[in-house]
Amino acid sequence: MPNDVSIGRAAEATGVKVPTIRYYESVGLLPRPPRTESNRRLYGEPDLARLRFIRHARELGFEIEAIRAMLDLQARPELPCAEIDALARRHLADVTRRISSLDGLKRELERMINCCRRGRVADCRIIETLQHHELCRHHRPAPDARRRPTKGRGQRQ
Amino acid sequence: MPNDVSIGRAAEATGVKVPTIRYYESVGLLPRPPRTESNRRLYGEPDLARLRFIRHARELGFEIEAIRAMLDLQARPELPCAEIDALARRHLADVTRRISSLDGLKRELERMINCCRRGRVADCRIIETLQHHELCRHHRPAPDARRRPTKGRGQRQ
DNA sequence: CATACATTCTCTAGTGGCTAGAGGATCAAG
DNA sequence: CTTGATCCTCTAGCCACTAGAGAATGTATG
Repeated sequence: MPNDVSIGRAAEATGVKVPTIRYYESVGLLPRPPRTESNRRLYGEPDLARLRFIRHARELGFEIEAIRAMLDLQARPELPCAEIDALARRHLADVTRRISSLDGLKRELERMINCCRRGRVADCRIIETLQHHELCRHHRPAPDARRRPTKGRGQRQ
Repeated sequence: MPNDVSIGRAAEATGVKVPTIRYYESVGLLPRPPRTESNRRLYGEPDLARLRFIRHARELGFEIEAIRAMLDLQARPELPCAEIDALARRHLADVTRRISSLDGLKRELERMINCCRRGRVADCRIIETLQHHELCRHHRPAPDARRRPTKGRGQRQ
């Protein structure tokens, strides 16, 4: 395996798509690599390792900023890893919250589907269920309370 | 309760934020309401019901386009509801997939955290785990296969 | 060597589902 | 009459990419 590879080979080797590699460079997650005399990027093994790290962390749902923090910490191996540990724990808590939320959702969807008599739209219980919030598991909103904290967005899986 | 309410009252009554109501109007999910002579929107009970429907469906993770489809179907109550049923079933399958994916992720995060000896970064197993893909549950990529279907993004919960 | 096709470059714009802010008009209460 | 809340439109920003244009190189084949 060659020491310096093109962006296409790097994409192949790491599973990160070519435009995404360039995107990571543009947001400073990946250092600007040296170029050939015809201006093409050349990546070495450390870059590939960094890309694999980023990809894996993204697959695990870590945000770009969290990955940036981990990469910064990684560059200072003499520091204690409490921060990374805390990051992972926060993320785990978030994942757990999302799972339980999805579980409730799944149950409600199943109930909706079971209620559907496969008749006409006029009798469809799914639509009815979606119209009347009080039929479902969500707690009723207090008259002045603001629900939907609008947090925890933008992550996949 | 008044028959025609301002956008702020509508937001209060439905739990959909004011800018979000305007956004829904801009993308055609909500019809353009009549206005006062000073150009302010006036919503009636059917609009509020529609907004509650949209909000609930969004909370359940349905995409805007799916909601649009349901609202269109809702307007033709003589049609069979097979489409809505299929929509809900597809969505349920998606939710189930996301849950199992998150479950795997949760297990890996727990393992990572358990491996962290809370020592120095140099010895942090979390970073190590994230660097070496072969340590984790994901199947190894075939040399020419494209993983990460990049589908199922953009939904909350 | 010529040609064809693949890869790469930079740049801009689009995605979804909102959210934030500017700058101005209007309303309700004291 | 003044203050502050609410409303209007419009534009831009968010995240993490993805898609496409248009041009320049690289590689494989005849």
